[in-house]
Amino acid sequence: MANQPAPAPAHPAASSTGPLSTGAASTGAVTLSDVAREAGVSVATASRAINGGTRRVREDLRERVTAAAARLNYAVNAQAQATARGRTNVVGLVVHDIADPYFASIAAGVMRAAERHGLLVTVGSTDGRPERELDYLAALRGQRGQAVILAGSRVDDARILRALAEQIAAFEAGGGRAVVISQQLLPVDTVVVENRGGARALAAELAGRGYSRFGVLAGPRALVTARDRLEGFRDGLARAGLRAPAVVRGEFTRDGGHAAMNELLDSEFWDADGIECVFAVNDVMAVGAMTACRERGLALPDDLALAGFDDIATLRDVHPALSTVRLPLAEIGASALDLVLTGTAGMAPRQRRVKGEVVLRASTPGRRPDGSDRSDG
Amino acid sequence: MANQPAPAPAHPAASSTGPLSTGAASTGAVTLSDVAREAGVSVATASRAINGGTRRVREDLRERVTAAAARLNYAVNAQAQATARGRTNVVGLVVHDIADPYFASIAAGVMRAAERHGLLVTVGSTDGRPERELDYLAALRGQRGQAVILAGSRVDDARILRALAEQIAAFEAGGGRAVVISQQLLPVDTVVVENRGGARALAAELAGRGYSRFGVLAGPRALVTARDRLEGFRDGLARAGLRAPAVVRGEFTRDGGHAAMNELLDSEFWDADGIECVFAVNDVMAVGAMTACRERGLALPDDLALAGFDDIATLRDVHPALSTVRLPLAEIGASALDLVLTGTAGMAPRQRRVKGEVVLRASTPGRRPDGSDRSDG
DNA sequence: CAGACTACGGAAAGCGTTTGCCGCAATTTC
DNA sequence: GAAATTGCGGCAAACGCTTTCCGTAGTCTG
Repeated sequence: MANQPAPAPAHPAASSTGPLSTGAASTGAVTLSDVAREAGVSVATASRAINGGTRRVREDLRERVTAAAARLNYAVNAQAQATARGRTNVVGLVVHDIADPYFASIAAGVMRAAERHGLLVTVGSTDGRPERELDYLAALRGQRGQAVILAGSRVDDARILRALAEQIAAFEAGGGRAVVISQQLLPVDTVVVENRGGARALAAELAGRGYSRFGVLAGPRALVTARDRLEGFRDGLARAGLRAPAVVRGEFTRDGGHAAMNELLDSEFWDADGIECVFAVNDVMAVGAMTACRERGLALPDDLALAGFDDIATLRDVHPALSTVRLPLAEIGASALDLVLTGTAGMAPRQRRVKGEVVLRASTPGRRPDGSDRSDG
Repeated sequence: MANQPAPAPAHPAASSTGPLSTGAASTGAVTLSDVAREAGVSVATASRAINGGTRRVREDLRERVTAAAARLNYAVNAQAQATARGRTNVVGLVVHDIADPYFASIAAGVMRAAERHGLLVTVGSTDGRPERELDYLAALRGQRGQAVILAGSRVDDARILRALAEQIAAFEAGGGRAVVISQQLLPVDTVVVENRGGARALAAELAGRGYSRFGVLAGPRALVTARDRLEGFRDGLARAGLRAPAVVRGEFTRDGGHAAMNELLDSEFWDADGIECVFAVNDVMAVGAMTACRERGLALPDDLALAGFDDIATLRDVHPALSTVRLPLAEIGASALDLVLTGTAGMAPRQRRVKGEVVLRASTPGRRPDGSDRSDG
């Protein structure tokens, strides 16, 4: 199989022994020139044969090369490829917490779409801290990722938004694209979730089921998603001619919901207002709240009705079945990636709107004054 | 600030105008030589000033460089850095399904540890298909990742294991390290989960609570984790002098548990054996089974006791509280990363054993013949 | 005060690819 | 049958960085 004599050292600058001796064969990794040598062709031909891209290679040579590559178990060095090409096959995904079912489902959707495109997904968990979001963005900028998906809700803080916009601009200057999931607060492609509309519709439906006194377990003031849902819900109640809800705030997490529910139960509202139904601004808070109720001996839905938002996978197995606003989470993730990949540098920011669908379940049974049906409609 | 004359084209081969014109300033990305020029130093000095690593740079120059870098908003090109250095700051994580709370928690642990080490995590979801595991491994090999963590349970299939061993060997030949979470079936670092022992202990505890007729919702035959748990449980029952359990198989997922529970309820065992307690080999199956029971009007734990395995986060909010074998999932993830990072090429495979802790809750109340306490002990 | 160090900036090779251009041979065209 | 065209292999520059080696200036030792 010695197809070719060893190529003479024709490199003009390599006539003398180079001053470097960075252990030429130190890492056992097989390189493209190993493959080329094995196949008896130049690296250029080997590259073209394997990559296919730019130009055709005669069939027999192509086969020789692929055979050699297989024999040596060659894997292209993606880093070197990236330096040469100036772009990678990596996309970044930044979430608040990958262990939160909301983000886990979005991530699953992103990954499924990424797989279709032959992309690798690098995930960062920020724990909701905006400065870590910036760090990840910088790191992904270093990676020269094709795209980055910011999946966490934005925080309404001008300073942070400005810093974020700067980082994103830098990222895009480097040839990447960014997409944000949640709300359009930055001049980039955005998958806009209709939080306000969803919450408003939920309020309307709950009002339709006969509830009139509401509590809300709201999230942090600064979190735009949480705020939009609260405001939408308030608006829906107002339109139905109902009194404003009692609002208690907590973290945007399971524990936050648990704590907020306890706080509500301990508050003056609880005694004074005769709250019949509680809306937790997301599902993880809602399930935390359910447990809080249970711990306090409050039976759902008889003593209190409860609704959430998102329709996370967990809900399939909680009892009573929780009313919520369904968001197609995996689809949102996939959609975000598709959106960002179809964009080209310099293109004007686009939007993709996602509507939530109100799903009433057993946790908010009908409550007609005539005392009829209490079961899930 | 024109500190330095434009460097003469001293490159031996670059005497004539290069034939390439790959848009030198096409991508707006700032490079190190931009920074060097801005700071009026050589790229070597700029590199040393920013990276810090190899050698010291005089303080005033260092400051000039970092200031220039900040001014230009420079982000190092990690790809180029990787090609030059021969290693990256990326680790790979391969899971079955990132939306499964078990894997999500492990991933969270891995990410937390990765953050501490300044590493980026690339996640792949295989949907349990071993061939996709191989694909990801190949892709990560191309990325020249420092390490790869295989978090899914192994499948007991010699052909697949051999292929996996080959890929891992290639990965390690390229300078990376691999670690497997679950069982030691491959000659690599492994975080071994004591599935058998945990299930055995669970069986003993349940026997101690007075149950004598058991069913098991087992996973796929080939999945080693599922098999070990089944065998451990069987063993535990045998040691307690109890009859072997009725076994129904299902997928290792929530839906698999749901389906398997239905199958059990429809089977001859159910009518003939008088099953008092069911063990689902993992928690997601168990919660699926809970819902199946509820749908069929079976009350837990009065009509049937149920236990799972893993102690996923979801369990905090299911009712009745599910007995299980607790695994420190996030810790396992972090531990896997630490293990693989402390390894050096060529080092003999090491093991880290993780024990499960039996946690009995309300889903398996005491069942003494004397009819006493039924509540959680 | 000469000689030996030490400190540190800069030049340039090299990392493993991709890809523009050159040139050779085979084919087509008139 | 000469000229033009096409197909395709190979050379070598380039990607943006790291790191070795070299050389100069400053510092220390005897």
